[in-house]
Amino acid sequence: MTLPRDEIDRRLQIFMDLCQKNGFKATPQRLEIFRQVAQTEEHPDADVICARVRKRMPTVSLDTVYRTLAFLEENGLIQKVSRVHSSARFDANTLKHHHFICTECGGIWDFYSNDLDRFQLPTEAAALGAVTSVQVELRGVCAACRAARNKLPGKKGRSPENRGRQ
Amino acid sequence: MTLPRDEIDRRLQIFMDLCQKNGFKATPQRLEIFRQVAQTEEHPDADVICARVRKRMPTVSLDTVYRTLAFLEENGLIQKVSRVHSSARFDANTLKHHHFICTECGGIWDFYSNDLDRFQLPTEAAALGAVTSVQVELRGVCAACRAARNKLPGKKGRSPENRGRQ
DNA sequence: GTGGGTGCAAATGTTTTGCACTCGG
DNA sequence: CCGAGTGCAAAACATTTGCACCCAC
Repeated sequence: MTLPRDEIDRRLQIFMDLCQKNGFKATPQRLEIFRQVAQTEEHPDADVICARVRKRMPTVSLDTVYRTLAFLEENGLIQKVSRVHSSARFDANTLKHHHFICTECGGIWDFYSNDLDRFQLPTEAAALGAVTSVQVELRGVCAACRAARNKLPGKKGRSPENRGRQ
Repeated sequence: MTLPRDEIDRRLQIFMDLCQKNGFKATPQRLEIFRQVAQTEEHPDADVICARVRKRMPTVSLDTVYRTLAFLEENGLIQKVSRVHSSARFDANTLKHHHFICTECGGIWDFYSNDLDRFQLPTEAAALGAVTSVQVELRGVCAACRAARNKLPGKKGRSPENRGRQ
């Protein structure tokens, strides 16, 4: 369940470097929260992380965990799994298809690929369990947002929250 | 923005068939809610769907929308995009990797595939925007849950909420 | 009349925010 | 001091639930 020591150390080193280079404080809370995420392959949620951190630092508050996770994500040390938007988005396309998700405006587009649908999964993946669906998620900046960026440097595209409303 | 008429009709027909075959009621609310999801490629959220439905049926409540979406999802007519769990899960693995998600226990496993990482995206997808990440999500039932299913038929695996806790 | 479906309001669970405090430079 | 980071409590959301009502069979 726990990763090899040297991999954990490698990750912690990246964290320390990040803080040093950017003048962020490597506080005990941040360090412990990152350690908890970095040392497991379980993909825990904020609540679980908080519980584990509290074993060593009982006074840490859940919102510090949230703030630290956001901080770590902004700086590319961790990623949220399978969660792009605050609210669930629905799709009535029952054909086999995949998604392009714009990280700027939150828009979602379908695309198709016979090659992907035919793709032979690595044995490693197939061994994990009985796969019922294979879905590719591309993240990036959509054409419209890229155009908007170039026109109005500094300005951002429509927010995810507004995309597709009304 | 709106799909071709015959595709919408095809989807609505599937909805009607489902209701007829299973004795579900194709109430005006359900029909209108499904129509709103079925006629767009925008992947709206519950709130947006509710707003659109209310243009024609102002008395429909948000929770009916939620219940109907859950009903449609259970019956395979629609899918949630990019949202597996109630809470966000975090991942400190910064190597290029993909996820296997167990729909039974909520567990998430990483796997790697050089072939996938090298995969040439279809031009259709590449045209949507500047892709910064390609991530494959497999859904299925993990080995442990499958074993548990066989041992205790009727019983389910650990719930997503408990997986990875403590 | 019975039960599935609905609407309302209240509850729940997750995440965010406002504000006062603290601690190291 | 000063400001980044923290803890607490309250707020803000998204989603779910309890309950009464209603309508079609």
